[in-house]
Amino acid sequence: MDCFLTLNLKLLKHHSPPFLKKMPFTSPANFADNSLSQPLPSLQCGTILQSLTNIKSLTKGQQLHAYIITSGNLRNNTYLSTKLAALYATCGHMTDAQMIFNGIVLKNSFLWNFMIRGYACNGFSVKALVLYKQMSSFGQNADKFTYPFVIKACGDLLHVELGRRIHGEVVLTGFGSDIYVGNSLTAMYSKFGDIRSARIIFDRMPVRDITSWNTMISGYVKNGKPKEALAIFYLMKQTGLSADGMTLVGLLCACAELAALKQGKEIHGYVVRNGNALCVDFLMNSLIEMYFNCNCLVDVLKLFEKMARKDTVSWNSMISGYARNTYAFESLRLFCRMILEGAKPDQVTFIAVLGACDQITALQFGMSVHSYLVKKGFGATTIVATALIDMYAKCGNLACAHSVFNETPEKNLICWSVMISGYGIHGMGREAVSLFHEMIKNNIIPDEGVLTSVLSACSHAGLVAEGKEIFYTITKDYDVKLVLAHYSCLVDLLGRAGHLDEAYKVIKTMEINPSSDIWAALLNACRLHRNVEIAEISAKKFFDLNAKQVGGYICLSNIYAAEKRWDDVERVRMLIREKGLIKPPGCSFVELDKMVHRFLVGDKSHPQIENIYTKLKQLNQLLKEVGYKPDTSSVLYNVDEEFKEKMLWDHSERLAIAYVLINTSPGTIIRITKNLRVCGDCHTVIKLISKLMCREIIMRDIRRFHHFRDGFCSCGDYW
DNA sequence: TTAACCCCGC
Repeated sequence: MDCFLTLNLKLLKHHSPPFLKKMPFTSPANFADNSLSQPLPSLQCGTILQSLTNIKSLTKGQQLHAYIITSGNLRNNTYLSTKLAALYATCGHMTDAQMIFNGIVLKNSFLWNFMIRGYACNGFSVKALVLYKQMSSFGQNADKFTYPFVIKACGDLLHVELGRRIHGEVVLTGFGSDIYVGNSLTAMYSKFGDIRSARIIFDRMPVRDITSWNTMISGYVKNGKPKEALAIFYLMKQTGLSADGMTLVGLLCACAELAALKQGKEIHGYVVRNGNALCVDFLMNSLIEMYFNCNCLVDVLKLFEKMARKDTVSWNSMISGYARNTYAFESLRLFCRMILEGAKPDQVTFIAVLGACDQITALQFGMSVHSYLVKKGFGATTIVATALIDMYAKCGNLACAHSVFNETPEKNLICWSVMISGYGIHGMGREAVSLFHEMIKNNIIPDEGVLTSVLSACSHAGLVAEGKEIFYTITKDYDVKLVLAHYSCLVDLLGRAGHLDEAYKVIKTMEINPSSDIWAALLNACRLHRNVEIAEISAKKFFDLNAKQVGGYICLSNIYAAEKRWDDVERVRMLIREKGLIKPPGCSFVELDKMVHRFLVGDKSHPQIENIYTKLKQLNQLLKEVGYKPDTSSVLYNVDEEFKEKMLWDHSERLAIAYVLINTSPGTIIRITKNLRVCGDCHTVIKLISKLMCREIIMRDIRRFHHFRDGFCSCGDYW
C-alpha cells in the first residue's frame, strides 16, 4: 500500500494532461485520501496502467502490479491482466509480459498486438513472427494494428520471402490502403535494399503523411542514393508539408554522404531558428556526423561545446568521429572528459575508443579501458570482446588478444577473423592457418574478409604452399567470390618469396582488372629482390591507376637508389614535385607512463633531446664495435657516405628507442609505432640493439609487427 | 495501441 502511494502524484504533475483528464478524481490530494480510505477499483487501476504504458513507466507499473496482487484484484481479471501484459510488453520486459500473457485464457486482439509489438520493437523479431502465427491459429485475425509490427519484424530479419507473402496478405485483406501499413511496407522494402519496390508502395499510397516522406528519404540514404533523398524532399515541400526532426535527420545523412557542407549548414541554420519545434537531441548528433563527414572539425567542436544536453550518443559521435578522421589523440582525450563529466559510456563508446587505441598503439590506455570494462561489469559481449582482441593484437600484445579470444564464448565470424589477422600481422602464419581450419571445423562459413586475413598471414610468414592452396580452394570449396584483395595477397605472397615472374603472371591472367594495390605489391617485391625491370613495368601501371599516392614513387626511388642510379632517383623526385605530392615525414610513437610521445624524423623538439642524441652516439659506437656497417641504400640523396650515415641516425624510430632506453629499467619491453615502413638499416640496427641492450623490441610499421629479440626479427628479414 | 530514430567490430 505504502509503496503504491509513493507512485504518488508527482507523476500527475509531470506528465501529460490527458492522463489527468482521464482520472476520475478532481485533485491529487483527493486521490491520496481516496486510496487510503478504500481500495482502488480495478477499472481505475486499468486506467492508471494505461497511462503508465503511455509514458513507459516500468517502475511505477511494477509497484502498481504488486498492489493489484495484494489487493486481490487480479484474480480472474482478464481486463487487468491484459493491461499489465501490455505495460510490460511496451517497456520491453518480455519475460514478464509473456508470463501474464500465458495465464490469460480469453486473448483479444489488443493483447496479441501489444505482445507482437513488444517483441518486434525490442529486437525479438523471430518471436514476433512466431506469435503472429499463433495468433491466426487461435482464430484471431490480424488487423491494421498487427501488420505494421509483423512487417517491421520481416524487415529487421531481412526475411524477403515472408515479407513479400505478408505484403500479399495485406493486399488481400484490404489493409494495404492503411497509412501505417503502407509506411511499414515502404520501410521494409528499403531495408531489403529494394528501394524501387519501396518507391512503388509509396507512390501508390492513397494518403501520405510526414512519416511516409521521411521513410522514403531515409530509405534512399540507406540505399546509397543521397541525391534521390534530396530530390524527394523537394517534392515533399511542394505538397506544402514542412520538415520535422526526422526529415532533417535523413537530409543531414544525405548531406554527410555527399559531403554537401553548404546544404548541411543551411539545415543547421534551420534547426537553430526552429529549435523548439524540433526534436533537438537527435538532430544535434546528426549535425555532428555531417560536420565530421565534411571534415569541418572546428565547426563540430564549436557545436558540441555549445550543446546544453550531451547524451551518450553525442559523446560517441564525437569520439568515433575524431577516430575516423585519424585524430585518435583527440578521441581518447574526449573519452577521458566524458568519464570525468559523469556521462555514461556504452558499448558503442568502447568500440570507438578501442579503435582509437589501436590507431596509435596506446596499449596501456587500451588496457585501462579493459579493466574499466571489467570493473563496471560490462558483460563482455562478442562485439566488445572483438574490439578488445583487435586492440590487443594491433597494439602488439598478442598474448592478451588470445586470452580474450579464448574467454569469448560465442565467437562469430568477425571474432575469428580478427584473431586470425592478429596472428598474421605478427608474422605467425602457421597459427593463423591452423586457427582458420579450426574456425571451419566450428562450422563458421568463411567470407571474403577472413580469407583475405589468412592469405595475408601466409604472405607475411612466407608460407607459399599453404597460401596458394587456400587461394585455389576459395572458389571451389566456399561460395566466396575472388576479390582484388585476394589477388593482392597472392601477388604479395609470391613476390616476397622471390617468385616475381609467377606473381607477374598472376596479374596478367586475373579475371578482374588489377588495381593499383596489386601493382604496388609487385613493386614492393621488386624492391626486396632488386628487380629493376619488372619494377619499372609495375611502377608505370601503378602510376596510371593511382597517380596521387606518393608511396609508389618512393618505392621506385628506393629501387634506383639501391642501384646507385642517381639520375633516375632525381627524375622520380621531379615527378613527385610536379604532381604536388608530399612525402609524409617519418614519425614514431612510444607510450610511456600512459603518455604517448611522438618523434618526427630529425626531431629536436623533445625536452630530453640532448640525452637522446648522446645515447644514440653511444649506441652507434657499440654497434660498430660488433661489426655493424651502415647500409645507406635507403637514403635517397646523392651525398657523401658520412652525411648519409648521419641522416640514418635521425630516423624517428631510433630517437624513440633511445628515449625509451633512457627512461625505463633494464628488461622492459620497448614498443614503437611508425607511420611508414621501417628502412633496411633501421631493421639491422634494431636487431643489434635488441641483442646488445638485452631488450625485446616490438615495432609496428605501416603494415605489420616486427618482434626483435636477441639479434633476430620475427619477420625473417622480409620487411 | 498504430509507422519513421543519431553513435558500432574484418
